[in-house]
Amino acid sequence: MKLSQGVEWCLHTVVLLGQIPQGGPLPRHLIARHHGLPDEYFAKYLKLLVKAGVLLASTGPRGGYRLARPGEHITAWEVVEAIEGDQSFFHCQEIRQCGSGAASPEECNEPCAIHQMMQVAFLSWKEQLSRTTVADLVGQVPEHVRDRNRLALVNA
Amino acid sequence: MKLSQGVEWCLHTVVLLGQIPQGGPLPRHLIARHHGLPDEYFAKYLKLLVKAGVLLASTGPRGGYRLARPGEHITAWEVVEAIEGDQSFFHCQEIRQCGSGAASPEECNEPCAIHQMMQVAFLSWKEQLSRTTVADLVGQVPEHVRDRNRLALVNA
DNA sequence: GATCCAATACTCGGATAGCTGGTGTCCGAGTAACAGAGG
DNA sequence: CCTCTGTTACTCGGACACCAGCTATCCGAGTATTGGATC
Repeated sequence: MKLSQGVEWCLHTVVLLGQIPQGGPLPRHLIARHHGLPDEYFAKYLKLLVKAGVLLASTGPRGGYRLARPGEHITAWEVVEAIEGDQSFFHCQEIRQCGSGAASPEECNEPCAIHQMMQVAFLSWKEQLSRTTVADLVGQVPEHVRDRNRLALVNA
Repeated sequence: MKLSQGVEWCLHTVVLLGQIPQGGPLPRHLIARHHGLPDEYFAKYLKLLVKAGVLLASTGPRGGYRLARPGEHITAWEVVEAIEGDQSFFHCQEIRQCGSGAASPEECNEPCAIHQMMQVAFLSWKEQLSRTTVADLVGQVPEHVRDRNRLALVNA
């Protein structure tokens, strides 16, 4: 099991936009070039971020993508959720109600222990990502790298 | 992104074996029938559990699978790890070192903030599963269900 | 010089093929139990 | 009645097709800029 590589691309993208005054806008091809990403495929993921309300897109000259909100109010989980969806990666198929040892529906009013455990683990994972904001991630980028990125991308 | 369905099958399997005296052995077809699983495909996952040292397999008449250790000493993580592997589902591709905005290798001695965050989240998920033993899960199965399962499978 | 308009170039959005990894299936290898013959 | 042996049936293990979802790519829709013509 692995996350789509788009998750990494998009996290780096929002962190990059978080280093730009007003969070952008930056045209897609610039972001792609900056990170060495395949421009057209990269587009697929940016669309998802726009749809999820993480980014705003503007067309035409001087257009591009920018953060929909200040980085302090965008969590890493929102970015991951936009791409991977909000559901747990464990899907209980209620096999306890199948086969010769099937439990009766009355015995299954509550999720089984395995389902509950997986749910708790998933929420723990999600919680860690929800705790981290884009601003937090930007803050961990060395200052001289931030300056370099800003110079390279603003008015480029 | 989703976990293989084999994860659910195997977790239910070890919980079932945990309800059997000495943890088995139970032949594969009985387990499959009990849970309504496709016997032959199910085999694929049981092999992985044997390889990982979670189950022991014995061939011939009265053979089958049994727990390699008491349920108190088998964690849910071991079962998941046997199927999905031990690596995080986030694979950092170090895109900060790619493209026109590439950072120099000297600037990348430590994992990037995104990588670190994902790693912490993954460890949090793994930790939850490591905390839960097979015995814990067995303990959450209603007693009358345990009795029913034992009657249905022992000497069947 | 200011205003209006049309052409232009630039941007994003949706729909369409290809490939890796999970899904599903097959047959062969090995072993413990069992039954029968012999002592 | 006990022992030995050959058969038998049962079990698991590894190798081979198939399909969904991620990967990769294409073209079309819409807009701000820009340059020129007009007033």
